Amino acid sequence: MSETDATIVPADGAEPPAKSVRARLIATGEQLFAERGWNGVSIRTIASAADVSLAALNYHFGLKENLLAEIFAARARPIAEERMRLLALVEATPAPTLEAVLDAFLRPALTAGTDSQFGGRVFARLRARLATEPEAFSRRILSDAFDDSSRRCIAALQRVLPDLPGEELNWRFHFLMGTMVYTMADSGRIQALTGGACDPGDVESALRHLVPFLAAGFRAPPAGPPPS
Amino acid sequence: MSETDATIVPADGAEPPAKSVRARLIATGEQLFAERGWNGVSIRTIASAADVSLAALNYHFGLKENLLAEIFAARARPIAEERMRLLALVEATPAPTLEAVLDAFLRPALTAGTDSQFGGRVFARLRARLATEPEAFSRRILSDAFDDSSRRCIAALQRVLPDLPGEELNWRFHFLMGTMVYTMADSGRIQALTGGACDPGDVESALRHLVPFLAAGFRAPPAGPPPS
DNA sequence: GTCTATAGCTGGATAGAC
DNA sequence: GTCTATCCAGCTATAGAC
Repeated sequence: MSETDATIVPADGAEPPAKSVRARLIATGEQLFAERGWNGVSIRTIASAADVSLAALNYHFGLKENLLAEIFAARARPIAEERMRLLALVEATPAPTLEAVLDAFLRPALTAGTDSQFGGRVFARLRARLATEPEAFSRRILSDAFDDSSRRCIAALQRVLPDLPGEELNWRFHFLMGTMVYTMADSGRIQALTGGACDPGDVESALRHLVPFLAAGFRAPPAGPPPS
Repeated sequence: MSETDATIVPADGAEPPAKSVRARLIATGEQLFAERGWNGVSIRTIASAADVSLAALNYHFGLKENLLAEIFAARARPIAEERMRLLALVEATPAPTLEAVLDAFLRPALTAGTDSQFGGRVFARLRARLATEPEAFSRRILSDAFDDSSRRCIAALQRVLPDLPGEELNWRFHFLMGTMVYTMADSGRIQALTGGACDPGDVESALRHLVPFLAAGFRAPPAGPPPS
């Protein structure tokens, strides 16, 4: 799998890196799946955009599902690891703040891809799309990639908010994921409504507004009981 | 178009209502588009599930796009109208509260379909899926349906939060849409993470937790300036 | 309005040469 | 590992009889 790595530095000389076939297919597939969704793009299209024959794609990945799974895992693993690392850092602090926990959870997800050679936010869009697809396949991919770091974050939140009932905390974590996913989806709705004044694609700006908003929500008094 | 109406009361007798072909196609299409997405379901599948010939479907709707557009508009119009009605009611009040405005915006969207003969939340899922698709067609459908009522809500929010800067308000409205859309998507993530303790499909429960959470977020002090 | 039949493509996946 | 060639199922949309 090591030749999948797209970040290999050429040994010497000015020759272009000549990305491997696998790396080209992964980069192109990520782009196209993000733009058009699982069913919106064919492996033929991906192969031809990556300048690879259809048969070669099938040789490397077999089923279409495998291609998506490998694309997803390649990006998701570093995100989940960075999350774990940041959460551990925050919790090693003498007095961890709610804001720091939220930032540690959100930042790796929102900035993923930004510093890569690809367009940035491409993976974020792909992830947002999968998050709203109810099919078992999409759910398993997301679950495998992010359940551990999500549980870790819920535990950290409970620690900085010891008085918040667990059920309330779960709902609020659900709302947190909603703001994160919708920001990653970059659906264009808010730009359209505000004439472009507010751009969820601007990650630093999004985090600067998102963290205080969520922190206030998490600190709100718990909801009352059902009217019954 | 009047025979599209699925709520016609039979004139007399115990005969089953015998829904029109159009009504059957709209109901079935809504269900299948919501479950599988725009590209995940063919008009053949819809026609056969509705017990209608493929040619009949094409006679009534022509392009596949028209079918989705009619399905969407049929549900979206009442939602947008109810929103407008509730917002007007709230604003006619001597001292409108932030909570009341949020409830007026969210309730029609989240409860749509709940009282219908279909599974409820079917339309909500469809809407959530379209909201994360970047294609122009999906965006136009959503924009046509909901831009007016969204703008109306932003104005109402500005009125109950006169000191909040406009840019901050726009970001927070974006976050509000995120929590709404993700709740409508009912992705199963939070159920999986909490062992089913928290269910976004339970609309009353969702609203009871969502409104205080968002209200606290909207009332937070505005975010600081960029670090620059 | 509804049907059967079909045109004309595109889809995922494979065979077999090199 | 990569290619050309191919299978065949499925797709949207239309034609034309009734």
